[in-house]
Amino acid sequence: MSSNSRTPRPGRPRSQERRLAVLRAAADLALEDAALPTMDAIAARAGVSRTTLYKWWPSAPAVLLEGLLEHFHESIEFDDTLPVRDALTGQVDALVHLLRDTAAGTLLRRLMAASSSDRAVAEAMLDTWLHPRREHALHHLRRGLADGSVRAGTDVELVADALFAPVYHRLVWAHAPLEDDLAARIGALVWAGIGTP
Amino acid sequence: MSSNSRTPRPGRPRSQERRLAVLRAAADLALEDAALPTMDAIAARAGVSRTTLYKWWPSAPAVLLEGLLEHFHESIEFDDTLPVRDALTGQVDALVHLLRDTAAGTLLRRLMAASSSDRAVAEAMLDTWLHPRREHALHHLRRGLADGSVRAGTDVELVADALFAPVYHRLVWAHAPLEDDLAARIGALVWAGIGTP
Amino acid sequence: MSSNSRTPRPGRPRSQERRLAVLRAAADLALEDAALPTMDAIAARAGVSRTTLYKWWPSAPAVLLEGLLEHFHESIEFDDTLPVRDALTGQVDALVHLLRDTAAGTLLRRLMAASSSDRAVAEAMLDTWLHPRREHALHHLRRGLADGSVRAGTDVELVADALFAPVYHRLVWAHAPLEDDLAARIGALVWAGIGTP
Amino acid sequence: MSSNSRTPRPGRPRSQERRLAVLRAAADLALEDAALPTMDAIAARAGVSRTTLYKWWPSAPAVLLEGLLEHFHESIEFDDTLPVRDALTGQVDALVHLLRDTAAGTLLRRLMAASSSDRAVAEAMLDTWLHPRREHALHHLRRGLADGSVRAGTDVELVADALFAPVYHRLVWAHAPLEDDLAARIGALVWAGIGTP
DNA sequence: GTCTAAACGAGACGGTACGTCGTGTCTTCGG
DNA sequence: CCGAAGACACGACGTACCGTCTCGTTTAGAC
Repeated sequence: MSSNSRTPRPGRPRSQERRLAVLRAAADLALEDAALPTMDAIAARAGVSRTTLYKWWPSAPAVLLEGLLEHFHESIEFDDTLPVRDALTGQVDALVHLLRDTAAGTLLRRLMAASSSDRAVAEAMLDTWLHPRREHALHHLRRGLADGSVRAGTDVELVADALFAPVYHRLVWAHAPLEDDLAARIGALVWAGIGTP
Repeated sequence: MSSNSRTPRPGRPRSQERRLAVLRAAADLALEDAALPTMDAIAARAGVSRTTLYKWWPSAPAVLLEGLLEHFHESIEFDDTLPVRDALTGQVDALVHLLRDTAAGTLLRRLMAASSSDRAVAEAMLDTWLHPRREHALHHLRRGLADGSVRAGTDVELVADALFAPVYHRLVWAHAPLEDDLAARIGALVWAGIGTP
Repeated sequence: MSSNSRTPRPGRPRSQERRLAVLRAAADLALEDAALPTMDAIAARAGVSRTTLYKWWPSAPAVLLEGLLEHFHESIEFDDTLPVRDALTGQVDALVHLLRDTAAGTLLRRLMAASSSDRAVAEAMLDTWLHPRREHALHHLRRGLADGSVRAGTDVELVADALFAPVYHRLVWAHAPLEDDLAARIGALVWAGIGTP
Repeated sequence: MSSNSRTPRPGRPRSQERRLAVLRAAADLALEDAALPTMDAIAARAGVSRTTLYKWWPSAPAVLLEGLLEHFHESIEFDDTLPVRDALTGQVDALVHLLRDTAAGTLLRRLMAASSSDRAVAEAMLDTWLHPRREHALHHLRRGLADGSVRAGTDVELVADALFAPVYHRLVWAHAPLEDDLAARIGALVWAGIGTP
């Protein structure tokens, strides 16, 4: 373990300023315009050559995804002291506010669009965004099964979707707003179905 | 009988053959390739000039959306003789199979992507796709409130989302398949929350 | 000869108002913009349908040419009482002022351009514009040969060109202005070469 | 000798092969068809993308003009040993044959047409075509004034036009052919007006 | 201090699709 | 038969991004 973990390679090292400038430019552009930013636009905004962009990222959505993660890396903490229902509701509530009150909602919607025609982006989004959150919910649901607060035989996979899907649904279709109490109402509905009396 | 419904307007009438050829071409292309067709491609496939396309539709997604409706116009019937739960579950089940077993799923996903950067498409999709289905569900939920099969005070707006959202969620993220019994499981979960004993 | 010379044909007769509106519209447009008017624009300006335009004229330059003749039909009078030199110089002078002081110059230049790719226009321009004026000059030159004011053996064809060509040359190339005394100077130069002492 | 004339600029250098292929394609197309080539056609013939064309030239006539100069760059030599009249007549004669016997005549006529609606082309043609030839003629005329072979007080500007204008006149109107002896006859006519006895 | 290899900038280039304009033709109805 | 209204195919336009390529320049660390 004594070895320097950062293997120094010969040649000029990658510039961190430029990397961050690119990520910030991509995010900014995605918010300003009503469309995915283009590689050209990102390069121009970041003051970086297109060559450099293509060197490090395969596509504009890929840049944007990394930008999203860079800025919204809310760490997911497993707090097992909370009652299961509160832990789950809190998680949904955090998502509602993140999507509604920050830029994450817009960025995420654009990325979901891009993922429909770019398999690499789709998988990256599953790995870095959806799966971690889903695993978190599944963890608490299984905890509930263990401690008896969740009815035995509950279909946890489906419940995980039932908790989050309405939020993404409203983000994508925009047929109804993301209300303040949305998480609480979802929690009440689902808990009525799976909670023990 | 003076009620000649066809008001003859001056000028050469629009060719219905061409219109249908365009809609069919758009749908066909969308299925073959795994991407939204371009205006160029639609025109070439339909044997129609690009000018004509732009005369009648503002964008490629707009053509595709109309083509989709033309080919998948499964009429929504309000069958009030069924028990509320069965009516709702049946509706969800129809959606699951439509999205999974026909091309509608792929097309819909692409159109949802396009709607994220094209307000007109977004509104057209709400009007022609989501709202009719949602209204259908709301109708049955209100019927359940009336006949006592749905618990008084139930948040029907939220329940409508809770029924459909998991299906679209899996369509968009593809983190889990649209199983055969998905509708039944969603129905069971939701009904446990809102059904009267 | 007693018969009515205007043969009345069956059907609705051609509207003279529309014809003149078209010619006027073509000429006006040619002056306003710095380009040949299009069929579309002429039709719109004249309040006439494109169908009607194509019925009576084969192309936009053809309309414009007729419009030009309609508005600038300065009648060419053969005044044989004037000395030959004065008659010729006067003719050139009239051309200089017509091209410089009226819209005819601009229109003519545009039509000459069109004639380079439209044989019909080219021939119409020769017949209605250049040949009449050239014949006029040749008439006076032959008169000069007869009355002895023009040197015997003079190449009248060439002289006719030498008189007019410099004027058109400056119109087309615009490398030098059409001065007030241009006709007089051309006359002096040519007369020094062909006049009898 | 530090005079390294080739200043290496950053970025990929412009491909000379492509540039020449474009110029050659433009000229070839103009000769084959009896019309100005389009950007599309030039690009296709030259095996070059339209983007590249638009990068270097603003319009099709601009390409053609450059192509014309590339292929017909008959160098103008100032031979002051010849008598002034012979020098001028020889210049006109060269023009007559160039316009009549090579493709230059057709091309030039088309370009003159284009120049009537494209200021940039008009100026380029003046700079690269007319002015050099006119200056050449003026040079000899002034030499004639100096050596006494041209009458004192001669209007050299007008004479320069009088020499060339008839040639362009016949090229443009095509009312009479460019005969073999045309230059000689123009020379005789003009010289009768300006020569010293 | 040089050497070296990667990062980086600048810009040319071939593509694909875009949305528009003008042309000329055709189709249908009304005066 | 004249004329209006409008659909339609075609060809060209000029632009926007794309992804790739060829250059030359910069820069940190290794020797």
